[in-house]
Amino acid sequence: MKVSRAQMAENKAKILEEACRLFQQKGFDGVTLAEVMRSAGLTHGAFYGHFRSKEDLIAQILQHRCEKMRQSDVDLGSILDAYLSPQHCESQGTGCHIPAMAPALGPDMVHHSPEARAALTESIRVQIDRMAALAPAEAPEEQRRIAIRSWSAMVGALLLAKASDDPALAAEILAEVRAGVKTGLEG
Amino acid sequence: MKVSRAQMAENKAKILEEACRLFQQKGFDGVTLAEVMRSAGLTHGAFYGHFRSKEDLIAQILQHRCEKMRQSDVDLGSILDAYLSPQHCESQGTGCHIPAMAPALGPDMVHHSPEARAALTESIRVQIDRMAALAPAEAPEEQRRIAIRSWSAMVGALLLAKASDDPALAAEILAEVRAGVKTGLEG
DNA sequence: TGTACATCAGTGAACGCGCGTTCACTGATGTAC
DNA sequence: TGTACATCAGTGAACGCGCGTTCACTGATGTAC
Repeated sequence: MKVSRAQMAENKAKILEEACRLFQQKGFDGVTLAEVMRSAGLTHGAFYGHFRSKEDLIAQILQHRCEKMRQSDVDLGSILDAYLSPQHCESQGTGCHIPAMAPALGPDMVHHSPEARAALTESIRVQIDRMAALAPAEAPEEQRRIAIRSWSAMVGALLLAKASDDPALAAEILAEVRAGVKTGLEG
Repeated sequence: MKVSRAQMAENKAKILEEACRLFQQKGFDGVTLAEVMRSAGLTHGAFYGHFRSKEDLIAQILQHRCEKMRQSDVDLGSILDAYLSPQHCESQGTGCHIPAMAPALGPDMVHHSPEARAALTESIRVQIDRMAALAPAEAPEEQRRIAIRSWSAMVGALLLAKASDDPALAAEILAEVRAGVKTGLEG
C-alpha cells in the first residue's frame, strides 16, 4: 500500500523522532528496529525504505539534531533547568536534543560509523560555542573554558543521576551541578 | 580437566579483571562472554562455573570494585592526572576503577539488576566522599558540593572526549576540566 | 475530467548470524584407606 | 607414603532466541492519454 509523498516524508520524520526518543532513553543497543517502527506506527519491513541500516539511522539522527541546534536560538538558561531537572532525568521522553542524547550515546560512539561520530563531534562543538556565548563577557578564551567545564559537568551529572538507584542522590547531584553551572554562567 | 583450588581462584580473579577492562573499553553490550573468557585464557563454557549469568558478572565486578575503593587510600591528585589524560582516554586498558567505568556503564545501568545498580550507586557515594575529603577545609556541605561538581565534570569530560572523533577537541576538554577541578580542589 | 496502468511505500513472513546459555564429557585434583 | 576413586573445573559442541536484514507481495498513488 503505497502512500503519498507527503505522507512518506511525515513517516520518515516520525521514525527519526521516535528513534531519537528511544535511543536517548535506552541507548543504541537497547532499542530494536521493530520497537522503533512500532512506535512510529509502521511495520519493521518499511524501515529499509528510509534507511540503509541501523547505523545509518543513528548517523541521520545526529546530523538532523546538529542541524536543528545550529538553527535554533534557544534560551540556555531554561534548557539548563529542564535538562537537569529530576523529571527529565527519569522520564526523558519529552524533548529530544543533543544535550540529552550525549550521555546515552557517547560511551559507545567509538564503535559507530565515521558519519555518526562526525555529527556528534560537531554537535559538541556547537554546544560549546553556544554555551560560551552565554558566559559573562570576559575574554573569549575564558568564556570557552567556562562552557567546556559547565557542559562536561551537565553531561556527567545526568549520567550519574541516571545511574543512581537512589532518587535522593540523583536529585542532589542534579541540583548541585545546576547551581554550579548557573553560578559559573553568571560570573 | 579439573584444576587446583588456588588455580581456580586465580582464574576467577583473571576473569573479573579482564571483563572489567573490556567493559570499561567497550561497554556492557559491546563485549561477548566468549571474548571475556578468551582474554582470561579459558574457554567460554567455563564461565558458568564462576557466574550465574552475564548480569551476575557485572554485579560482581561492581561490588568488587566498590570494595577495593573503600579500602585503598589513593592520592586523588594523581588519579585526576591519570584519569583525564589523553592517553587514558584513548587506551583505557590500564587500570580498572569506578571512575573509568562510570562513563562506559552509567548510561544503560537502568536496565541492569538491582544488585549491579546498588553497587554502582554505592561507588558513586564513596567517590563523592573521597573527593569531598580532598576539598579545601571549609564547611563539610561546601566540600561535598565541590566534590559533586568536580566528579560530574570528570565523568562528563571523559565521556565527551571519548565520543569526539577529533583528538584536539578531546584533549582540550580533558585539559580544561582537569584544570578546573584542580582549581576547585585547591580552593 | 475520467480511465488504465506503472510505480513504489508499506506489509509481514522468512532468513541467518551472533551470542548467551546448556550439557555430556574429560582428566587433573585431592581425599580415603 | 602409596594407590584407588570420587569430585568437579574446564572443554567444546550444540541449542535456541532475538534481532538486523531481505524479499515476494499488496494495493494506493499519481501520471499518461
